[in-house]
Amino acid sequence: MLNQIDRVERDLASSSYGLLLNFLPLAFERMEKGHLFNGNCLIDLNSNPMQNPDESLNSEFEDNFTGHARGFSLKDTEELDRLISENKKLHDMLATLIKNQNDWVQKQCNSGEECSRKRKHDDSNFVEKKCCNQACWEECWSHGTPKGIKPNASKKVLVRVDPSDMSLVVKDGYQWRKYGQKVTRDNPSPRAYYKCSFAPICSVKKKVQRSVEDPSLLVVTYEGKHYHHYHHHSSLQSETAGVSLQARFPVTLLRVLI
DNA sequence: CGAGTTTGACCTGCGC
DNA sequence: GCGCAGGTCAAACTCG
Repeated sequence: MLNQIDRVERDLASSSYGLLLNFLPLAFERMEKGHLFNGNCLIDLNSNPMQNPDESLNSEFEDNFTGHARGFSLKDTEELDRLISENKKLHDMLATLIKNQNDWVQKQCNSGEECSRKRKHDDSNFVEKKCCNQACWEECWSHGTPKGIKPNASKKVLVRVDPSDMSLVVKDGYQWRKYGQKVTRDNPSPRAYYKCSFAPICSVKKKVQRSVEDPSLLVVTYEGKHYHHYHHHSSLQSETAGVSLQARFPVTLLRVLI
């Protein structure tokens, strides 16, 4: 399944028209809402604000596309037709992808596979969580913290960035103040330490470090939970277990390990 | 001038 | 107690 997602992502990336990327979040928001939670989930941070999140995927998709098309002055109408066709094709791929995933999730649930939580490595605060369906997800994380797990548990997020971009900045919707940077033993890339700008009222911290295995990935570890809203207005706002994501990335997909 | 970043010093926990 | 590594502090610096 992740291979399929990667393929769609690759196809989108290879598209010469960045505006097409605006539609992927519509599908990924569905995933975030539970359609695709089975351990790893993908969240896109590229999108524009969700206007009508309750509408069907199809209508959202088309409305957004035509909306962008109106503001996008293409002289060549054939090119626009080609874009629409390409867009439709990608939409169909995503629809199939979501359907397959739902089928798979249903199959896993029917087979009696338990939703699971487990600790990872020796870090007692780090939590890797798996939910088999949307109901489980919402039940477990309804208050921003999974039941039975410490409120200050860490949430680890992988952010895909341009490998040539050496900055350790992750725009996740909140405003952060960097208070330190350190080179750790197991990673030649420095680790940056951030506090929420609302500190000391909000004690959320995050650490950002480039992945050793894949330099195009930033490993972001959030600690604590925000007790306030975003610092920036509007935009797609998704609260995932205290890890808040806002759709303002250039071209980035996230894998959230919760 | 204020807010944010940099960076060396300092603190703390842990293993030996 | 000592050394190491991760985390934090805070003065200096940068930038808009």
